[in-house]
Formats: sequence, C-alpha cells, structure tokens
Amino acid sequence: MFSKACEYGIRACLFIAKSSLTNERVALATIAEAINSPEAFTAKILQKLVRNNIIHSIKGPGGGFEISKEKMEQTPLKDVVVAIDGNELFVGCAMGLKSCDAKQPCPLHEEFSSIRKSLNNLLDYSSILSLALTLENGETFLKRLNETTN
Amino acid sequence: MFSKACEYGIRACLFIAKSSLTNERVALATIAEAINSPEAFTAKILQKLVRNNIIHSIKGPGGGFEISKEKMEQTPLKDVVVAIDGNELFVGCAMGLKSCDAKQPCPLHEEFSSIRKSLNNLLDYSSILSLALTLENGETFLKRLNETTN
DNA sequence: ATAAATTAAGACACTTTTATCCTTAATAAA
DNA sequence: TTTATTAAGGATAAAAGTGTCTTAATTTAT
Repeated sequence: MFSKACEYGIRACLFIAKSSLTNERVALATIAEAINSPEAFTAKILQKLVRNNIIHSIKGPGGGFEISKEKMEQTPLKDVVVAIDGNELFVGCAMGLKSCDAKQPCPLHEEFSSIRKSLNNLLDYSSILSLALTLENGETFLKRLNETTN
Repeated sequence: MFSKACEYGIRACLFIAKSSLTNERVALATIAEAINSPEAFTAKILQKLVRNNIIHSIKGPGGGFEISKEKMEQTPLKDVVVAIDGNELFVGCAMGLKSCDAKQPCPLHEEFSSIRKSLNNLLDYSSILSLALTLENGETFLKRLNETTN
C-alpha cells in the first residue's frame, strides 16, 4: 500500500509527535532506534517532512526533531503520506488507466471509489495528534515489546 | 496500490476473458494493443498467470491466450493480484511492522483492518467472469474510446 | 574562538521493478 | 517436411526505490 519510505515516515512522525507531547526533542539516532529503521535513510525522509513543513528540526547539540501540539492537531496523516508517496493512491485508477471516470469506468471503478473514499476518510480525519495520543497512553505501539527486532 | 505488472495483469486477464466469452483466442500483440501495455513485459506477466493456472496459452499459428468460462467463473480477481503481487497487501501492517496484531496494534491497526477487509471482499467476490461481463456489455472499459493513447 | 553535536545535502551503491531483445520450443498449415 | 506463427525463457538494460557515506552548515557549550 505505502512505500517503505512512507512506512518509516509515518512511524517516525508519530514517534516524534509522541515525544513532543512530553516536550522531548528527539535526535535522528533515537528515532531510528525507536522505530527500527535505517538511520541514514530515515534522515532523508525526515528532511522531506521538514521541507513540507510537517515537522521541525533544530541543528546542533541538543537539537533534533519536534512538532508543535498545534501542528499535530492540524495535520492529518494524509499530509505525511502525500509528502512522501504523492497522491497517486488517492486519485489513480486501480487498474492504471489514465482515463477512468464515471463516464468511462474501468471494471473496478465503482468498487474502488468506495475503498478509496474509506482510505481518504481514515487518513484525512486521523490527525497526527490523535494517533500520537494512542501511543502515549499505551494503546498502540511502534515496535514489538521485549524484543530487539520488531 | 498495485504494481504496474499487476495493473497490466488485471487488464490483460479481463481482456482475455472478454475475448474468450465469444470464443476468440487472443495473441500477445493483440492483448498489448488492446490494453495499452508494453508487449514484452506483458508477455512475462502472462507467463506468470499461465504458470499459476489462471489462464491458458497455446503456441503456434492461431495460438494465443484464453480462459474457460468455468475458470473465469471460479477465479476471483484476488487470485490474479496474489499471483503477481503476492499477498502482502492483504496481510501486512500498514506501517510496515513485522509484529502488528490486536494484542500489540500499530496506531492504524483497527482502521486498516477494516479497509483491508473491504479490499479483500471486493477482490475475492469479484470473479473474472463478472468483470468480463461488464466489459462485454459495454458498461466498463479497458481503454479510452476514440483515442490512440489511453 | 574552538570543539562537539547535530541536521542538511550531495554523491554513491545496491536492489527491485519495469522493460526490451534474442533465442528456443511448440504447433499449425502449406 | 518445411515454413510460418506464436508463446516461453534467458540475458540484458534502464529506471525507481532503498540505503549508505562523506562533507557542509548550524548551533551549543567550553
């Protein structure tokens, strides 16, 4: 569904958000360890989220990544996905037709419109904040407990 | 959502099915032209569908690809997708966690379970036959009308 | 100021996906 | 039986995705 980069990006973003909820600015190495992702690759993805104005970075000692509560409240997860993977998933035809609409639908058009709509709703109405809160209160996880690898 | 190969594979399969409904065996070149796909690449994908026993191929003059009505009736589109893309889409965690289940869910687990379920239903209950029939009666399309490129 | 820590950026390398080309095998028709 | 036609299979190439490394820029602390 999502690219590897996007998966890492979502996890990183939610980890940063969770940390920011307790005012902890987190460094790249910490993030990569926490979400079990390759550090240098994760750096590239975070750069993209910074450039897209989704998260904030600070250089130098004590630096790292953070996101304001206001920002996480306002930003739907969809923004993260689109920043990394683009919006093809949300607009493209399931069978890859350049022209596929209600007038000249592909054989899956109707059915996929419905699924796409669900996906859109889910990602558009799930704010970074709401998801980070489920992490903070221990309802959800980004890494398996009691193990070194996830 | 699906790989390019899978998109071509679905289109090719439905075109073959539609042709088989009128007992027309279709050659690779015809298929590639009809679904607007690269011929040699399409050949590879069709090989895979043949090996997976989804479609049938015949070599030599007058040869080509076909699928029996019984087969298209029994085969859900999901089989085509799984043959080409595998089943990661249907079983994997949205955020790429190796371990993500009801006990230790990722922040998107519940929501995606629902979407995955819809997707599964759609692809598992849509037979190749039912989709081919919508093509045959002109309700749906695999290529834009009145144009050379789709 | 200098050193240390940290992200940014660019170059590079590896893998997978997408795509092409050429040869081989099978089969039908002449 | 030869030739033409068609899919199968293997080698290769190009592009995209994934991942690493090195250097630069910025900032804090000494």
